[in-house]
Amino acid sequence: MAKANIRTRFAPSPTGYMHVGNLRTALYAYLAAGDNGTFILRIEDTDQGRYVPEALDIIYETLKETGLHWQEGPDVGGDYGPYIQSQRLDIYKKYADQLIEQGDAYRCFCDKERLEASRLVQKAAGNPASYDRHCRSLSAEEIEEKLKAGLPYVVRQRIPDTGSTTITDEIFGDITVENSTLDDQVLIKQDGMPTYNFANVVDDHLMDITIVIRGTEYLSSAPKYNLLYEAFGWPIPKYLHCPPVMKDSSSKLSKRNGDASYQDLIAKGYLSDAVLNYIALLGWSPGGEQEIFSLEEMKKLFNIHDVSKSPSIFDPAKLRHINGVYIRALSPEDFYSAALPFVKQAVTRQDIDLKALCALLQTRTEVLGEIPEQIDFINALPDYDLSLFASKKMKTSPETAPDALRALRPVLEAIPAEAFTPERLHSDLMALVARLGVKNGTILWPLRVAVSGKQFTPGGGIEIAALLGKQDSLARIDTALSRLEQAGY
RNA sequence: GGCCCGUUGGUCAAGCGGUUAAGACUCCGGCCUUUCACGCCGGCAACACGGGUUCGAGUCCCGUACGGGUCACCA
Repeated sequence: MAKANIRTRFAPSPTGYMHVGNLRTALYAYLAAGDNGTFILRIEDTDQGRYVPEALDIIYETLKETGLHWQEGPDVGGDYGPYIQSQRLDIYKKYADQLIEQGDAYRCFCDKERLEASRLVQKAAGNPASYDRHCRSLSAEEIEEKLKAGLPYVVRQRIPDTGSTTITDEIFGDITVENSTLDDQVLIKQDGMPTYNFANVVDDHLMDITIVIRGTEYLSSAPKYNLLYEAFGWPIPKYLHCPPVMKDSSSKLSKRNGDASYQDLIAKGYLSDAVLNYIALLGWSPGGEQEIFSLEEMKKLFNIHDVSKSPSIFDPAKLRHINGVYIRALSPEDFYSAALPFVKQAVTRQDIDLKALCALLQTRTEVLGEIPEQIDFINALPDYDLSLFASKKMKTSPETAPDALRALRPVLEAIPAEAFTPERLHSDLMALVARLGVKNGTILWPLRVAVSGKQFTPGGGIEIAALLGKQDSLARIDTALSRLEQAGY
């Protein structure tokens, strides 16, 4: 197969939770590897300051929950390890030394103050604030001297003074930049850690990555990476730079926004598969009219050239809809177990048939977190407004409601508690409706309001009465009756 | 500001020189119906602008506008 020796990687840095932009990048890398390729997890923990230990677990958990299984990684091993950058320091050192020896990199002893001062000068002159290459021309003696004096230093890449560099991106095509616009970027930091800019090149090469998939924030650095690959004489991998997921037209999905995090979405009652499906579509389309895809289907259909070039805005409404589609597609049993924790937040009574309740809820739920507010009337009858008895369409009003309730009460009363089922209620109440020669709604609307005290409910009066049971239903009807009477109706 | 990139309805998007410019979400009607929801039917709504190239341009080229990315010893 064409995808046989594809190797892709997801290379997060453990600095916080996974927002959906990150997850989408992981998903694309996973999909790009296909069935026969290899998807690798590599941890980029070279920034000591921003390292958050718990973030590692979040990465593992999220990828596991979403089914983005990796074949090589810190925990599962592989032939290209270690897969944690902080464990590869000697490797980076070796290659940095090689670059210095070749003259493609050099030691820079400039301190923060010098750097800042020089940046100000550059800026004042209207130039980009790049390194002024002060240490590029240090003589061997000067270097030796500073080294001997124990001065701290960083290693910088020596960018060619002239010429231009062209990178090829799978979706953006060829991009050429003048070398003169490139910065002599730091490769090895003062603390001995490599920068991302260096480590990603070394690791991607050593790990035989064939397609580098990452965000467009790296697009403008890519020429410098190419120069590095060339300096080493390494083949340049394919690049796929994904445009960002936006919160609105001008700002990226921010980490401050709770909705942006995968875990938050799950906590709110979004289904993992639905989230994955939705974010896949944010910047990728296989072209047809289908938009509900399983991971397996996506894997078969995914083509890196179908990834879009422009940023896309995260639309919570569309996510809701897709989540609703997934919820409705669940088997009743699966919906029951998914919904149960949310149902129990609102229903603590022990006498409610939760299976029946869930059956009512399934087509009425787009996000599981919205279940409690739908069924808050079950535990206790709300203090509702009597105007709820008015419905123009149902031809009922607070005036007509008492008669309806008085008529239906004996019908319910006559049903044995153990036979208080929706079927029995339906047939007996319909018989009443027929006897009275009124519209269904004339009887059923008042019933629904009386037993629920809500304007909208999952299920009608019959279903809710059956759910609450005979005793509670009659009690709620009596409550309605006495309240209506007291109000003078 | 320099460099790079992008621009089809409010949103996600199909389109790859000739189409009545798909589809989905949202919104609005209608049907179904014991409320709501589901389901079904229908509707509103787009090629940023200006020049070229071409018999013909959403599709190709140039410019403008707008938007994004980047310019760290962060990734």
